[in-house]
Amino acid sequence: MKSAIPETGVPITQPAAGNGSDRQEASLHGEILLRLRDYVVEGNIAEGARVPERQLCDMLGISRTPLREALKVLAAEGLIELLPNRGARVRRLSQRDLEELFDVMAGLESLAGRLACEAITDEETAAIERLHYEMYGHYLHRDMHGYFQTNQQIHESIVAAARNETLKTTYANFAGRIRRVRYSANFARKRQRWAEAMREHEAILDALRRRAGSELSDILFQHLRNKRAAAIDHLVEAPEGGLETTPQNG
Amino acid sequence: MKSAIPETGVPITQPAAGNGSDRQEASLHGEILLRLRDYVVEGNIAEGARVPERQLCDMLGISRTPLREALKVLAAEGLIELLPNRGARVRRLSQRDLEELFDVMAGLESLAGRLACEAITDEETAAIERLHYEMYGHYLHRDMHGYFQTNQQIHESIVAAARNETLKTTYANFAGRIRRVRYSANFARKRQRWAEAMREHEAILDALRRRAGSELSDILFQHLRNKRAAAIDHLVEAPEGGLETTPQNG
DNA sequence: AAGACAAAAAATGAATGCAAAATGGATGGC
DNA sequence: GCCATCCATTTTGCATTCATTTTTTGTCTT
Repeated sequence: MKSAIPETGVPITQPAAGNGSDRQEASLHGEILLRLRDYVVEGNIAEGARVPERQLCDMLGISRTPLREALKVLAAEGLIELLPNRGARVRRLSQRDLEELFDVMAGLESLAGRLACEAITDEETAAIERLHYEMYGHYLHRDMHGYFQTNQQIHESIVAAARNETLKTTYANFAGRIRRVRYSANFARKRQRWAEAMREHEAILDALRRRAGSELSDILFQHLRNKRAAAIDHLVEAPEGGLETTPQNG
Repeated sequence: MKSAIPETGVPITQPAAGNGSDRQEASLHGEILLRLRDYVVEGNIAEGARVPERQLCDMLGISRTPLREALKVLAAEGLIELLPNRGARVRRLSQRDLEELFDVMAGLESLAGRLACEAITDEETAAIERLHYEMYGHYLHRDMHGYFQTNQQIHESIVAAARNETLKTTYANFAGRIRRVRYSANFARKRQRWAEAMREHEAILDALRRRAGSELSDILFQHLRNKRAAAIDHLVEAPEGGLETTPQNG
């Protein structure tokens, strides 16, 4: 039987000691949850692919009980789906699903911007400005990867400035769902959209400086909407990247 | 030992056959999840109260395995929290937590309004108008309960009109978290806010009629913000309703 | 050879068992 | 009399086991 999970890549069997992140979870179940989530988000399992529990157990060196608990949580988060008596599959996202996800993300960022205007400090604004100019540098150098990364930092900074942990957590959840697709499909931004996106970011920064919450809310929503259009166009143009692949076994 | 779960109220032990809702779940775990969620949302367990697994198992007539799976999911949803080796507790919400929740709800409704303006049909608008006038009737008759219920229907109709299942699900999740507090604390709206809320609803309807998405987004956010202020003021004024109660055992 | 049926194998869902940790109470020291 | 410590009990976390359901495989019939 061909495995849906390649033996290559990071072996997620180790105790994961000393990863520098802020994640620490005493329980085995919690550890498994974090690792499995990353594993799925990073696109290591094909969409719709069946993932036998036993195989994951062997891989992780644990019994089925904590694994199943983790799977239930991942299903609640929307990353995988559990078919009764038929196991767990990585959730397959239709184009419509993606549109919905992007719209919700747009709403969350829109909210973040509005709230940020109420609470942001001058230091935070300055930090975002720095990121903005750094991103502009990447844009000028046509450094897509750097641009992408800095762009993400800006959006995360805005969410952080909203001072709302609930929002932050929710945002991270949806970001993860989209990221998986982004990993699976190689999800490059269209070049022609760059200039437009940069202009939008100028407007974002401007509204943020003026603490114009309602306005920033609008701009961010529209910005994400445009992102959505570009991303989904790309997927429709180049679906062989992973979005429409058939499951490996099932 | 005094139980955190009163034996009064609906016995959730029965197979739950023939409840008229749209919920049908083949697996025991899924059934348990739905019932426990309702049970917690309806405020049947005191905040911070320890809930021994064994007791819940006896109550539900199942073994610990599916129960624990359900608990993990509820924890992921934010309704309860699981302390390592120390069991499940109903999540205690600070005032700050509530503010955050209300703000996220505000953001989601704000988004719903914006999306609804893109997609809503004349029939849906007409239905919301009818609800609006019905609610106005309740307002005139000082029928708080009817008002509250119709008000909720209006907001749910707007979310439905957004045509975004992901949003709808997320909205329902947060609504549940807040509803639990509303059940626990007796969470009446201040009378003086009624007139103001009615005026806001007029504006909501007006913007919806004109399909003015951005404007509706603003109005809805502000409407929910005002709701938040009224609700939390009330809790602060009358905290004995349940928000600040000490756990029954723990 | 293709399809249908049946038995075997495997996978899932749930219950039980067992070790580790936590809770509660009794005992002893100060 | 009060607090710390130790032990019994309870509770949790995980592994294992049992019962169904699904999937596969093999055979038989047409």
